[in-house]
Amino acid sequence: MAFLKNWDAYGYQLTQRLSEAGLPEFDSGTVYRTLRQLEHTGLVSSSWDTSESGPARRMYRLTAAGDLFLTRWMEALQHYQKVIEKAVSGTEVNPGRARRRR
Amino acid sequence: MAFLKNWDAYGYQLTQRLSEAGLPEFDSGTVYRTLRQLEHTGLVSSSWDTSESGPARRMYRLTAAGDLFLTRWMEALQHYQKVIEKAVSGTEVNPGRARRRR
DNA sequence: AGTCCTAGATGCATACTGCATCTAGGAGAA
DNA sequence: TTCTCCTAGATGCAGTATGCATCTAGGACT
Repeated sequence: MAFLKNWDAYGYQLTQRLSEAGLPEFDSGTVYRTLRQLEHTGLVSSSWDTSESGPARRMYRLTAAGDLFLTRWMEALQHYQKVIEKAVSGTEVNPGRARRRR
Repeated sequence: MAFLKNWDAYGYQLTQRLSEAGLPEFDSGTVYRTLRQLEHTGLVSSSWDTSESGPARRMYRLTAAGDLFLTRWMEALQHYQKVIEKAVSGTEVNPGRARRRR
C-alpha cells in the first residue's frame, strides 16, 4: 500500500517497483490477490485503463480509508520497532523470576 | 526472538511478555510451535527446567546463530522501514508512465 | 474433592504463499 | 504472415501458517 500512496499504479507495475526497491521479491500472484482483497475491503479502488496499447490494465488507487489505514499501520510499525529495540537492548537478565507463590 | 536476546525464557513467559509489551496478542499455540521450529533450525536451544515447583518448563536461550540472525533481521527491518517511508513520502506522481514502446 | 493457575502441546478448519500455468493484446523479427 | 517475446492479469494446487479450542499435568488454595 505504501507504494500506492502518491502513485496510482497497476499490479504489474507494483511488482516491479517492489523488486526494484529491493524488497524481498513479492510474488506477482500474491500482489494481484492482495490488491483484489484490499479492494474488497475498501482500502483501494480500481478502474480499467484501456487508454494505452497492450492488454487492459487495472489501475489501483488508495481510497481515503486506505490512506488512513496506511498511516495507522506505519505508526504501529514504528511502535513495534521501538518495542523490539527496547526488548533487545534491555539489560535486565531474567527479571522477576521466582515470584510464583501466591 | 528479540524477547530472548538478554533474557532466557520459557514459552508461557514469552506470551506474557509479548502481550504486556503491547504487541498484537500472540497466540500461545503459535508461540510454542514457533519456538520448536526455531530450535529445529538451530536459532534457539532449550533445556528442561524442573528446579521450581509446578509443571516442568522448557527454557529457551538464543544460540550464537540466533543472535546473529536477530541482528541481521533487525537491520533488514530498518531497511524495509526506510524503503516504505521513502515510498510514502515520494512526491513523484506516476513517474515514468508511457515508456512502453521498444 | 473441587477449583484455579501455570505450562506446554496438538487437532482442525481456515488463510496465505510460492510456483506453475493459462488467457490475451500487441510489438518486432524472419 | 507466422513465430516469438513482452506486458498484464488471473487462478489451481500443494505446502505452510494461523487462530481457536481442547487436552494433559503439576501444584496451590479452599
